[in-house]
Amino acid sequence: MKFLNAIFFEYNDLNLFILLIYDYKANTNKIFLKEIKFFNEREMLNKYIKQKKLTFGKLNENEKKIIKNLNELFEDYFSGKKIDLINKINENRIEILIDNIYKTEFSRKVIKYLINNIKYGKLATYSEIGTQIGSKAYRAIGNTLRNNPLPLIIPCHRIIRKDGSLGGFMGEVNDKTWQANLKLMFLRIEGVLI
DNA sequence: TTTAGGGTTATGA
DNA sequence: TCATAACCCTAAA
Repeated sequence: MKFLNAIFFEYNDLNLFILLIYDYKANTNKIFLKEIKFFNEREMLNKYIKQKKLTFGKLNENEKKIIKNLNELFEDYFSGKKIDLINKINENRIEILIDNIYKTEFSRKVIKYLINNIKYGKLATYSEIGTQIGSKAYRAIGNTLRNNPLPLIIPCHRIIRKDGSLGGFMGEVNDKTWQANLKLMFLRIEGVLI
C-alpha cells in the first residue's frame, strides 16, 4: 500500500508556508519525505499545488500522528530550540532516501558530507566541501545543493560562499529575494551571525 | 575584473 | 541518443 500525499503547515508569525510531499507506507507505518517547498504567500502555495496536481487525501490515525510530530518539530526549530531536524526526523518514523534522490557518487558524497558533518549552528563553504570530498568541482557542489529537494532537512542553508557572502538558496542566486532571506533567517535561528 | 575549471542536470535537436 | 548550456562556486590571472 502506497500513497503519494501532501500536507502543508502555516507559520503566520514567520510569514511562511511549508509544503511537504511524501509517501506514507502503511505496512511499515513510516513516512518517506520526498520534497519540501517553502512559500511566503498562500497564493504561491496554491499555485504550486494546482500545477503539480497534488491531492490532500484523508490521513489515517498513524499518519496523522507522524505529521503532528513533524509539525511540532518545525515549531520547535523555529522557536529556537537547538534540534537537529534530520536526527529527530528519523526518531519519528520519518525517513529520507538519499540514494533515491541522488544518483551519482559525487552528489551522494556531497549530501552525505553535509548530513554527517554540518550540524546545527555550523557553517561551511562550498570550497570546504570540495576539499573534504576531494574535488574542485565547486560549481557542481552548488548544483547538487541547488537540486536538494529537502532544504532545511538536508542542511544546504548552512553552506555559504568562501568570501562570506550568503550564496544562493532554493535555486535563487539573488541576495535580495525572500528565499535568500529565508536562508539568513534559518541561520539566525540557529544562532549563526553573518 | 575576467577567465577557466569542474561534475551534474536540464533542454533541445 | 548526443550536444550544449546552465548552475546556490573558486582560484588564479
